Amino acid sequence: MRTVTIADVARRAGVAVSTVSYVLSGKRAISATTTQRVMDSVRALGYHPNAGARALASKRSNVIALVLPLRAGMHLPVLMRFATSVVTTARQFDHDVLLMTADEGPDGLRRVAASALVDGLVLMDVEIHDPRVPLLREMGEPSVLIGFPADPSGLTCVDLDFTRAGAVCAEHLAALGHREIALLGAPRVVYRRGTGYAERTMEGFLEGGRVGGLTTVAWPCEEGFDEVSATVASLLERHPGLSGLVVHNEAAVGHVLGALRALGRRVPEDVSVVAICPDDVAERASPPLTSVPIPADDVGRQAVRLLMTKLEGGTVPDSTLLEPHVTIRQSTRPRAADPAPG
Amino acid sequence: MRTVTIADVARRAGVAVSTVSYVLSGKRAISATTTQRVMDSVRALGYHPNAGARALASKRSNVIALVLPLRAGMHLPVLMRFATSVVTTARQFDHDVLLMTADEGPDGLRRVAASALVDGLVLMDVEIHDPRVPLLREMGEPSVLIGFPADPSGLTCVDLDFTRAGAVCAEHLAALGHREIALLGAPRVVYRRGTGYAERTMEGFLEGGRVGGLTTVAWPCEEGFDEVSATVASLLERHPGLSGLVVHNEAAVGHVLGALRALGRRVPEDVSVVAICPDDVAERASPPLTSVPIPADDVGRQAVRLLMTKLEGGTVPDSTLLEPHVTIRQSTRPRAADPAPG
DNA sequence: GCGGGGTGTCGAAGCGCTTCGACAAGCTAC
DNA sequence: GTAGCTTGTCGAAGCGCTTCGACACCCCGC
Repeated sequence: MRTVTIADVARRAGVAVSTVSYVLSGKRAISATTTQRVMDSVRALGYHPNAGARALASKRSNVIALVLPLRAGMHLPVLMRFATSVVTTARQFDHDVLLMTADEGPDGLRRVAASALVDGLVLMDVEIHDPRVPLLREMGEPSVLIGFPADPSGLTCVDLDFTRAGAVCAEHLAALGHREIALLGAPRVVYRRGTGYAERTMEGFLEGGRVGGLTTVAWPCEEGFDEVSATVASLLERHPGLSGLVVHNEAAVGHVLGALRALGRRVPEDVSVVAICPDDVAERASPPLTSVPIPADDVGRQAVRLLMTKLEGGTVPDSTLLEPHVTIRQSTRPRAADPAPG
Repeated sequence: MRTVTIADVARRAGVAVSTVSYVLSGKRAISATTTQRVMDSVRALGYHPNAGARALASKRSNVIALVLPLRAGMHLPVLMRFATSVVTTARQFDHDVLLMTADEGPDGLRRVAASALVDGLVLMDVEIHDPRVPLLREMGEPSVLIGFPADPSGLTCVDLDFTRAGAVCAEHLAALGHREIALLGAPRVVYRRGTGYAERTMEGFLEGGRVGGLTTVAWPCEEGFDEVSATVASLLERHPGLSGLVVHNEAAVGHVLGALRALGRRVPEDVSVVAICPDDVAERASPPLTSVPIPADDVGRQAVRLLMTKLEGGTVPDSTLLEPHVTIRQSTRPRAADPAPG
């Protein structure tokens, strides 16, 4: 069973090869009757253009690369959601997605670009000082970054507006009447690495609290159960009036709840908890957590759309920030009235 | 900056284009000095073969497809681990990975195969009655399945040996002196769907318990906190002597622990718990769980190796089962002595 | 009735690579 | 010395597609 080529389609339809090509691409006007005959032929033969030949002749592979970092501490489910949303959106633009991991290093990017395997790149989880960024500028390959490097100028970056996310959490707690709130963030190493989103969340949280006239404090938070317990315990000890907690650390969320329970603080009766985390984590916690989810689908979709615009020669904004939203579940409630004095 | 072609490399090295090709592919003997000159030229020019041209001429794209299901209830982190292990292994064989999701349906498989976009397929999370399976047989495209359909004959399938996994859990508990144990499995719908691994785990568990002379019981388990609580409560009520629990349901694991706690049963003092789940889930639970992890890396690696063997014309076994292993953490311990009578 | 401006279609020239057959040169064995 | 191998290299023919320029043909206006 030889594979069907465009010549077979043309022969069967009684037209030239180029005519078939034009029918399929729409790049020249073709009469309705010819179009009809060609399309019938295509369907009858089950024709699919050979990707290699097409790429060779047109200089477009109709494939984009999705570059995953896979550094330690990445949250896999979110990554996966990004990935599927990127694939789905790319297919809507008639593109496929090549999956790359960072362990091939920058050479991998060079390779796929130089070999014309892909038309453009979507890079996930970009850091403040990301080694891929200078390479990207140098290669001049169309690309979109998910996350923000230190200097995004001349690049195209998409992400959740983490500054707003931090602020929105503080605002939610403020609106419920809480006066003293804390942020439990990522492990110290994440801040040291300069991951951007962690810092931005913290800034937004502190600023949001300040604007609302609240007392705020922000601590990093390691991920083991014992560390989390110790952190939570000393936090409550130093801030006895604390009644609102924002947790921006998926791995620690469960332990935080466990620690609070162990310390005799009920959620949400004694302490309201807001998490910045994927929905599945928030939903599986007990009680289910009020949270600001990371809109992985939107981010992925946006990233691909921007890339497609660039591939078609359009211009796009350097930076696209998505607005965060609070999903209210069962871990937050208005602050309990102060116990009557005396 | 025009892209570098094989002709440029040949000119600079003072040889014919075909010679460069043979140096790069190793398909004909080339003298050491010529090889040297060519490789110098390749490096000096930063040459990367054009993927499309290569695919067109050689009829091999050096790309494999990774087909994700994305059905509801899939555990994303494990999927992601499979995916990265597939990518890493594929690169070792000089192949790239095209990421496909099932929402394009079977046509997607047809498309990538017919367009020669990929040389072969790795399909994840195959079900007992998977619609992709007949299509696969029909297309005759080289492929490897992760998971087992009802009739794996003529296909190549890889997976964890779930029957053994269930048995191994029972054996571990038996070795610790437990006499009455239960399996909390997947939600009812998963069994109804005929997912294979769920049934096989259950069978292995029951058989393993039987061989060890234990009293065993296996229940499905829904995933919400309230359902889990109710299930655990009625399980303990009906089986007061129960001291060992196997949980094969990642989403429910946390809730099971919460429910036991709420019922005043300590883990592991009163009840030993073994989970069949990814390591990250087991590690994040409190206490960290003794578990049988799903060796996603191994499975992914095996799948790609098998596919590569097939692509090179080799023959491979229809079925490859990976041996499960118990990772001991803090949720299991020898059964407490029966309280002294009277 | 004829020039001019669409329309619709065709043929052919590549795109950059692999691979086949040919062949020159250097061996070996007698 | 020569027949018969190897070994190393080359030229050319595609692979299946896109795209450019050419060219009929038809309809319009004058």
